[in-house]
Amino acid sequence: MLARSLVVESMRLGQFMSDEISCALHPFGLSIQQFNVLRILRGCKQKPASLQYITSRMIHKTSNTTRIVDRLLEKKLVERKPCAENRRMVEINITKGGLKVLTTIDPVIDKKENEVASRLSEKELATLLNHYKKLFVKL
Amino acid sequence: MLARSLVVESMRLGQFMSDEISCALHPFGLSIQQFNVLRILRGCKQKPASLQYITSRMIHKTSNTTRIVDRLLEKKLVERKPCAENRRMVEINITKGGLKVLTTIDPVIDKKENEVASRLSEKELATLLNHYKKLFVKL
DNA sequence: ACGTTACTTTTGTACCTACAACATTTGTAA
DNA sequence: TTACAAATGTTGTAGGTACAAAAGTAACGT
Repeated sequence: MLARSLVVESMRLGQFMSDEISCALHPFGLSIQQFNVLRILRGCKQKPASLQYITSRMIHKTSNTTRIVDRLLEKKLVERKPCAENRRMVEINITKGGLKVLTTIDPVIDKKENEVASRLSEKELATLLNHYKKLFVKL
Repeated sequence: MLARSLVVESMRLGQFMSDEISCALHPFGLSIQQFNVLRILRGCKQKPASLQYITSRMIHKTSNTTRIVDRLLEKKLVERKPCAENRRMVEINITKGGLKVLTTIDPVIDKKENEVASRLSEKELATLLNHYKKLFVKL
């Protein structure tokens, strides 16, 4: 039955991709989620990010960003300080150390991504991503 | 960059599928992994399964099947007993209660699966699954 | 029989996900 | 102003994932 295969194989593929990236990240002592948060923060170009903003950009929307940031704090890869204008919020910035770590990791991840993607042609890739888009429609 | 999109969107899609199924399962108090184990056991048709066999058929290979089975035991949906021929092994069976629960859930999951799959044509589905197969090749 | 190696499951730990409850602060409307 | 609702983060808990180590059992060569 194709419908079941679609669901099961999509989950399997997602898991496969996670495993590939997690494995590449392992030597650096970062989880895939921690890495993701660091990359989001780098994308902010100096401007501090709120927890809310970070969460909105993560793959697992219900993940607990507070605690992921806690672990990055321990490693001194990010800084957290209360926001002056709105005291409910916190401002989170990537540190110089965090940027340095990302610079080291970038080529490793790029390589891994390209390696996986090279199993499909450009055209197949485009078709696949297009199919994904159709599947993502919320009920 | 297409390679990165492939990786990220595949993870997102896998998450999306998991969420859809988890959500459908929620009213029955089962996690997606617990449900998965129950279905694997049903597929065994009376013949008891070892933990090893169950693990080999799960999506998350490194998941801890012992503890997932523990939770199904608490709900009396499976039975566990030592294996006489090989005392390292345990034999796990689905109970009548477990089968009954599955019968109740089946149509709900089928419906959800078909609903998602209906967003693609038969042909698109076949193409997609074919692309998956190419991506899964281990390095 | 003995020691070694492999097999099978269990246990331990750190981290993550999912969901809910809570605290604090801000906005708003009577 | 006062009360109530919304926004933002933090904390708590159950269950899972990933990895490693331990424990018991079996198989095998000598």
